[in-house]
Amino acid sequence: MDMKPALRSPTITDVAEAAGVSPMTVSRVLNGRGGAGEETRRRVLEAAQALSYRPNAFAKSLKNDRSNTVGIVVPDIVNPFFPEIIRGAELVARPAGYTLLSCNVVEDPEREEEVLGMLLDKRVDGLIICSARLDDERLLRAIAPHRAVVLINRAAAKRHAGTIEVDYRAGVDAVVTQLIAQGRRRFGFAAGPAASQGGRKRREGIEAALARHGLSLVFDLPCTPDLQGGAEIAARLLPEIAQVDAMICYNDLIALGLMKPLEQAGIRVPEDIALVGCDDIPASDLVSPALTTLRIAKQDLGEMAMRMLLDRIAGRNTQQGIVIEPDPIWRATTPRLPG
Amino acid sequence: MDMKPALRSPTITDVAEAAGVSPMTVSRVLNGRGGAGEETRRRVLEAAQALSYRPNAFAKSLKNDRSNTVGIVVPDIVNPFFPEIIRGAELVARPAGYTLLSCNVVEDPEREEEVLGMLLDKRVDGLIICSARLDDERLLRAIAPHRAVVLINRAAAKRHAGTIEVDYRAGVDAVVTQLIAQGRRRFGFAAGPAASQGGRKRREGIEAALARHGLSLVFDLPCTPDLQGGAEIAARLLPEIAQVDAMICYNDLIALGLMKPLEQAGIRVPEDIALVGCDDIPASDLVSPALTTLRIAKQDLGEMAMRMLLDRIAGRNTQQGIVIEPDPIWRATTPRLPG
DNA sequence: TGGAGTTACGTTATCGTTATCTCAATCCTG
DNA sequence: CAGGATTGAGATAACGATAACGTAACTCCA
Repeated sequence: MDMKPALRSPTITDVAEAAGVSPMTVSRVLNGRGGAGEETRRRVLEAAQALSYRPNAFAKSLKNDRSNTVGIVVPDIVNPFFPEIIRGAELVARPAGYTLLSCNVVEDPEREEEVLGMLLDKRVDGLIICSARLDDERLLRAIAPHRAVVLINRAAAKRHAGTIEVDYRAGVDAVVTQLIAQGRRRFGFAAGPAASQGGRKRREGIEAALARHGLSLVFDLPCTPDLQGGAEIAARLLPEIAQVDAMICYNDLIALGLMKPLEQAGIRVPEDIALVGCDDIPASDLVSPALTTLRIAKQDLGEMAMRMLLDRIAGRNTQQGIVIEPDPIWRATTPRLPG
Repeated sequence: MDMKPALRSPTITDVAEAAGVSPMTVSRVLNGRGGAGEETRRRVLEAAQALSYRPNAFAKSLKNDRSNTVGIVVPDIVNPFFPEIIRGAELVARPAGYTLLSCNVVEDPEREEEVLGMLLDKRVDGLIICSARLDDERLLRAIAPHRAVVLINRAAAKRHAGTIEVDYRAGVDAVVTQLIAQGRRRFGFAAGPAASQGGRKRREGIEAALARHGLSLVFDLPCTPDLQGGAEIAARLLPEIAQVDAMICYNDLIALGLMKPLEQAGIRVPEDIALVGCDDIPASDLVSPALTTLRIAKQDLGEMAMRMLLDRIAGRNTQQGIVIEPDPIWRATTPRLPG
């Protein structure tokens, strides 16, 4: 026999009437501002409970110009790298009273710009952008009107945003150096999206290591940062496969996407080609041979970014930029030296 | 020499003053309501452009009691099953003018309840709940105040919500039947979260198929629906492994988590144990042996759910419930019959 | 006992938008 | 060219919550 819920949800005025006080008093009680008598307080709380009153977030936001919402923009939510970052960010945001609005850009700069505008409309109190794909000028313009911004893996505009960067350069350098020591000489690079700053960092790392040994890249091909990108690289690489004995991939997905086509073409990993990914997504440890990669503490990264963002929202721009080091994880696609 | 952006973002009144008209006229022009002269229209648009005016979503929502935001609640965003659903939902929501607020519950009913309340505060116009973990009563109470709800894989409360279900029962039945035909007799079930309705459906499918052959389950163990859950099942299973020659897993992650421990214990897949997962996440086709699984059109699922939700928001409750069939994908963990 | 200080509320105005009403100017149409 | 229809635009009043201010009643001590 329960009634249909009223079409209109109860407002503070409804509660006030039910409790026989003014809306202002209800507001005071519910926000613990004090200045309300014990008896009144009780009546208000009872009324609010009875009506299952929930303050209207819009009205509140309109009044104080704060949404208690923060955004996070990622290139592709289906890429396993990003959900972990989102989870980390959410883990910090929620206890701090913020709702996280996560937005998917599907690797499209236009979409990124659009999303940044949408977040502005929603008046988020701040936002995190992962691996921005916009060029510097458009990115700057898009973040300028925002109250607080943290960029992950994009060290542009330090004046207007905090930054957290993974030191891919050093990580990749170390891995390539080790591979050279293991006898690899002819390196290819599956470079990922051309617009990625992280991609350029990885390239610098490779080239630095190679240069120290008088070597240079044999292949350097852009591709989408997913399994299919790896498959496409494989297709283009196969005719001239003998030119390469080690592939460094922008991320694990690309590396994993490479493995099956190589195998089907009779090219052995790691005997013919050593393979290195980046990110250490869970799948990389499940395939055979297991994939050597650079591990990034993804959830930590998300947590750090959110903490930095909340600091900036609160006006405490304590740290402008953080650099975190990736960990090389040596697995079967890059065998140890014999002996 | 550009000025610092004003602390306060421009309002419709600012635009009105710049254009020398009333705010109402600006509103009309910007919303294409007509009733504005050509010359006026031009001036307003110019002024809005010049100030890079963006209407305040709060004020708008407060006025028309619509947020143009919909929520989607998932148990765990790190589980690769869900990002694809989210992407599908977003692909439909955005062109329709809706922002998608995706919320992560981390497999915790309390959190789920909390999130549903938060979405109520934010006055979402509707929401999709994936694999709700709340019991019927609490779920019903939590969704009652919402304007429109679609449940994925949870056929409770058809009166208050649209539902989309995967017919796991039939899918699992078909797979188990085939495995029996291939000679497997002793089945174990890694059942996933006890609160999952989908888990019960899978169990029904297994038991139906087994019953037709006078068989019954040897193992039926709950576990978390992730790699670690699989590893734990493996640990508990190992002492008595000989009792089982086929494992059906709640999802691919569990199955994949099982594989390495089994291998390390010298148990061969598929020779000693056939292995079946569910969902067909990308990793399942990358491991060796590749995992047999039930494929679910995850992105389609998300798209369908969002279309259904938008229908319900618009008051068109055309279809109450949809059932979609999973596709068995036969791979190496369940070898074909010899001959 | 009277004025200052305190407590417990209520009133008013405001955030930015827009539905509704109003009004003036312009347009036909017979 | 009178009178009704149409068009362009402004004024007003909400939406729900709350900051700022106002006020009545009470406390307290000289």
